[in-house]
Amino acid sequence: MDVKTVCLGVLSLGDATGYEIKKLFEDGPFSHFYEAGYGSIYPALNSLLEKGLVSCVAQEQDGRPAKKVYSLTEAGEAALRDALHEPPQRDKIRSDTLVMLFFGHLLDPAQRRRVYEGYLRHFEQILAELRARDIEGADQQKCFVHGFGLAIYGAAAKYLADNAHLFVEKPASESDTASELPAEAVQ
Amino acid sequence: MDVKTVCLGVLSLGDATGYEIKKLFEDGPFSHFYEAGYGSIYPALNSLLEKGLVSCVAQEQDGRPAKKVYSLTEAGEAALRDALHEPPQRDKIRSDTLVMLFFGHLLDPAQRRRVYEGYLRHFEQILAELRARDIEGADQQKCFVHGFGLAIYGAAAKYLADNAHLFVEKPASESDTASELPAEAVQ
DNA sequence: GAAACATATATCGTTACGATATATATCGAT
DNA sequence: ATCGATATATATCGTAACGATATATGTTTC
Repeated sequence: MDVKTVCLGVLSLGDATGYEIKKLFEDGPFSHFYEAGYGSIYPALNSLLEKGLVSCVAQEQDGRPAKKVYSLTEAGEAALRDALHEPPQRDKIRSDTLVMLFFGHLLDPAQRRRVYEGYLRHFEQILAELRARDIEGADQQKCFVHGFGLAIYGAAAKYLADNAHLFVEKPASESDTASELPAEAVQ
Repeated sequence: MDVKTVCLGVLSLGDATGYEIKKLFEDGPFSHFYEAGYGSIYPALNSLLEKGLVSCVAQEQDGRPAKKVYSLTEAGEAALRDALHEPPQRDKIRSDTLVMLFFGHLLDPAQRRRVYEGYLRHFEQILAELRARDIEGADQQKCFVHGFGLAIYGAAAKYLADNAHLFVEKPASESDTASELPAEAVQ
């Protein structure tokens, strides 16, 4: 599923400009499992326009560049439906932070702790955003996906919080020989 | 953190060929949070070789093409250390499946169920692999990362299993009006 | 004996990313 | 009152990465 297809999906929820689509990827209901920048979105919209899968109406504005409001065409909706009936590709995950922590023996303790704390804050912030999100009127599927986000990011934040002792050095306690291992993950 | 840097990281654990690095990304301790294919790895290794961050020794073999065993140079280790001391980029996650389920109202129930079941199996398989993984002798950081994988994928599998009722239609029960919402995520 | 899987490298076309350019309006702070 | 930051809005360019494919042979499995 490429950026083009996801743009079709977004437009199936209502007309939008490239700028608005970007904001949806930042704040909207996709933000925790799909992202794309302008460098992907604008070329995608142009390509979809060429293929007749979306239409575009320019709205003049004073001062700012004209808004280009894109709408899904019938062909576009058909293409979206087709794409959604193909077997999904596997999730792609790329975590710089986990790579860094994995090679933590090459880091000095201060940097290790900084990375750890940033990661925890990151998840806590996402969780706060998800919890604040309004899902009134969303259908079952959208609630399901929202709940999935809560479950995953909640688990991540919990695991990190439970293992803080691995990164925050204690103030020189007496018996410190026992090698400390991560708290258990999931029952 | 680009593929080049992660290749340096892998080589810091021991010499390896491009093929072996690919296998590590598939099965190894990174597999659940970083992946790369040949199309990324071989160019990365060539680039690292040009920069003198890795060295390469070709081992002739009968039948197969010569093995090219790469090793980290001193400059490479320094470069790795430097890279690990830069602030990590945010995690990148791209889930086709969640996009599909989000637009579930455009799917017929059979496809929706197929996608759901495939996703659950996917997580259960990853979990099984993680649990089977040998972490004897791994340091604290590596155990931490392993535990993180268990926590996340465990939470995902649990959430999916808990919400099976949203995708597996019941055999025409009597009172079916109450709109079923996802089971709670995390306390 | 054929099909499938494993070993091993490599490239090519397409996608996507990240940074940057361009303009203006608005909002908050000193 | 102005200065910097944030928001609105589009667009492109160089680089990085992906996915598929090519090549060639050995080793299992049916």
